[in-house]
Amino acid sequence: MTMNAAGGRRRPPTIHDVAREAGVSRGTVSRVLNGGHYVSPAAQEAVNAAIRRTGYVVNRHARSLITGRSDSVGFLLTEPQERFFEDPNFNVLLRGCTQALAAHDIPLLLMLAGTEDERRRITRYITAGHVDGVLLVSSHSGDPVAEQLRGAGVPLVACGKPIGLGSKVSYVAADDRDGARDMVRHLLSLGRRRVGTVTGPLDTPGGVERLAGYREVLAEACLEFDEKLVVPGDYSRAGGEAGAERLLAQAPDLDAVFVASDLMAQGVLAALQRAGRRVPQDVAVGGFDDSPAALASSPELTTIRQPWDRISAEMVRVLLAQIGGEDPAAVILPTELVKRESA
Amino acid sequence: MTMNAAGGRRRPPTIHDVAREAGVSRGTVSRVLNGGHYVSPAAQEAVNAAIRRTGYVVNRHARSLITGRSDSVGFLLTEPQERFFEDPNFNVLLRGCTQALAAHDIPLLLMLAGTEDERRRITRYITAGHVDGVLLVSSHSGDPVAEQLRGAGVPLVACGKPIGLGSKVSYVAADDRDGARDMVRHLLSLGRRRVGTVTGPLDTPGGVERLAGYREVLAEACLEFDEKLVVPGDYSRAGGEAGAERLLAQAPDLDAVFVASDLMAQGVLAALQRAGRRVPQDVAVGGFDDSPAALASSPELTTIRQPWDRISAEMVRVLLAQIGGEDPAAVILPTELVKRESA
DNA sequence: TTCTCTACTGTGAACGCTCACAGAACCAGG
DNA sequence: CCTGGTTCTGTGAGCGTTCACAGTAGAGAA
Repeated sequence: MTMNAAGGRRRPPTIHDVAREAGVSRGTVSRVLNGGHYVSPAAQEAVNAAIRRTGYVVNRHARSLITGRSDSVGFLLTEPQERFFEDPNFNVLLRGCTQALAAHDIPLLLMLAGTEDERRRITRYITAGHVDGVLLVSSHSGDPVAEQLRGAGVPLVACGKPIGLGSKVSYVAADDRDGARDMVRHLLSLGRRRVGTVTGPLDTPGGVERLAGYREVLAEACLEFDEKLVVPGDYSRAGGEAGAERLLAQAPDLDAVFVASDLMAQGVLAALQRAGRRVPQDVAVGGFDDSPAALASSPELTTIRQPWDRISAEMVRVLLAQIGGEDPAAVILPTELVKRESA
Repeated sequence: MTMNAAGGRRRPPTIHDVAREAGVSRGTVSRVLNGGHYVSPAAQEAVNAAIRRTGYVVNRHARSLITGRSDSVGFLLTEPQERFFEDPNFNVLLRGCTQALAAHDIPLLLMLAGTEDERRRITRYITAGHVDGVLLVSSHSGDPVAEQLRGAGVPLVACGKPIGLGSKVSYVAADDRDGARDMVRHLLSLGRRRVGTVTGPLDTPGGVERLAGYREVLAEACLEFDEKLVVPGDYSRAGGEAGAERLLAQAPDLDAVFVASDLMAQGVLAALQRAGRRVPQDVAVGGFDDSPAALASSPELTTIRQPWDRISAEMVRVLLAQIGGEDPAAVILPTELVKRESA
């Protein structure tokens, strides 16, 4: 059986071959292929057997030509690239999406649109209908690609809330604000009262939300809000280091720092140690992301885990629903406090 | 101009529309689209103008249906997954391939085949002609997928030399053996004479070659070969730590270690420091890969840089050549010694 | 019986493109 | 004048599917 399939590069069997083999018509085979409604059990069985015998696989190009769908989705990166590929979260996301889609037998097209030129080319490719929908990964706001795709009616799901964009775009995000609240509450529960923060970039939703959570908990605890305890960061290790130095200079009495990313937290740890502060005895440090960096640093970082596996699964689910005609939706997933040594 | 393209989700223009707009026939438009041979300059110009005006983009499904080619290639991972996505080299590779293909306007399909089940499904998908060729990333030997694809006549390029597979498969690899030689020679040039090694997994080509290079240089230097100086590793940090402990136990007089990966080298550094050995004063350590880990560890790792950017570019070049009908080819690229603090 | 309804099946026509072929126009050589 | 070549152009066919429609058969109701 399946001799020709295993053998050389013969012309692959078509639906005609299957129909002949099964003693039915093309139409019946096609119906079996598409859910098997209005097909007698006998025909069903005959067709399945014929498919197995011939090693038939449907020609997606022919199918796409008539249905107008491509049965594939794009995974679009609209950043200067380096950034994401170095981000472990990104990898989890990519892997998760690929797997979730594979479960539906849908291939994922990886698209990089770092430069303006590439963005144009890819927008064209997508709007021409070569993918049924797009998973968009772009941290920064005001992404022109998202707007264009949205305008062209392409089903779209963003990772993280796109700020500055109309509300009509689907997204899946972790509950950054709540995660930040959890962490700051945890720091307060340790008896700390001078809690500083190194924020994320404030043109990203994550940066904004995490800062908001920090402020809320301080207000909740009736602690006076001190501008000196807030310094901006950029999610990089070096940014964390610089931020910590500024904090130490502005507020030498601080006894805890909430850092908006683990990578920055690594920098903060380095700066604190250089300044002779012990962690967590003198200063408690809380990170965000639960990236490998959290385990690699010493002391190991207390941090907030984002549910990346669930995020990817939800992105795919929402996208497929949207392709199926449903309305855009926003999904917010809970985070989790991971206690380790640093706080 | 391009009002309909920018506007709603209208039915996209076809080659007919372009032909009508340009006042020529479908055939002429098609010829322009495919290289413009046997087309008068006047017609050429008219068609190009019409394409611009209508915002026409060729329907690849229709084209693929008749040409039998898909104008896309697969990037296939046949590992238990985690491994690669955590490997920074892998990211560089994926990015490089995507970009090199994008230059040819060829989309990349990312395929994960971790389980036996997925492997079957994906093999089927590929052999059915849904991609024109495959970039294969799989470190371990005897990959059944590679053999099957090769047997089905699918153009294939592996990353790293596939061991145990017939010679008829193309691959692109860094010169592991030569890199190992460079590193060990460097260690000897520092005056070290008891050079140990933590190898990679010996069912991977990299592991085998790097060990071979190590042995060659020792022989070359007329140093007696000591089994106690060789311990197996698995490319993981924990493996490096365990390896270093075994080395210290078996050969406490060692003064240098060649570690087959940077990640393992991190573990080696930790174990050495725990044992009270100073690096590089007491023991010099050389890594392999020049991954971010090399810079993140302290002291910074002296290591061997693999030319990942060139590897990806070559993989794509060889694959496209093979799709174009050329014979399989093997490409070996030189590595580079990067001197830092650890040796 | 006859009529209707349901479950199932087969058949032409698309889908948008490329390919092979036939023909037109032009030039050159006999 | 015809013949033979180039260079260019239009046309029908067909790639492998799905979809709409037109059947057919059998069951149940009138």
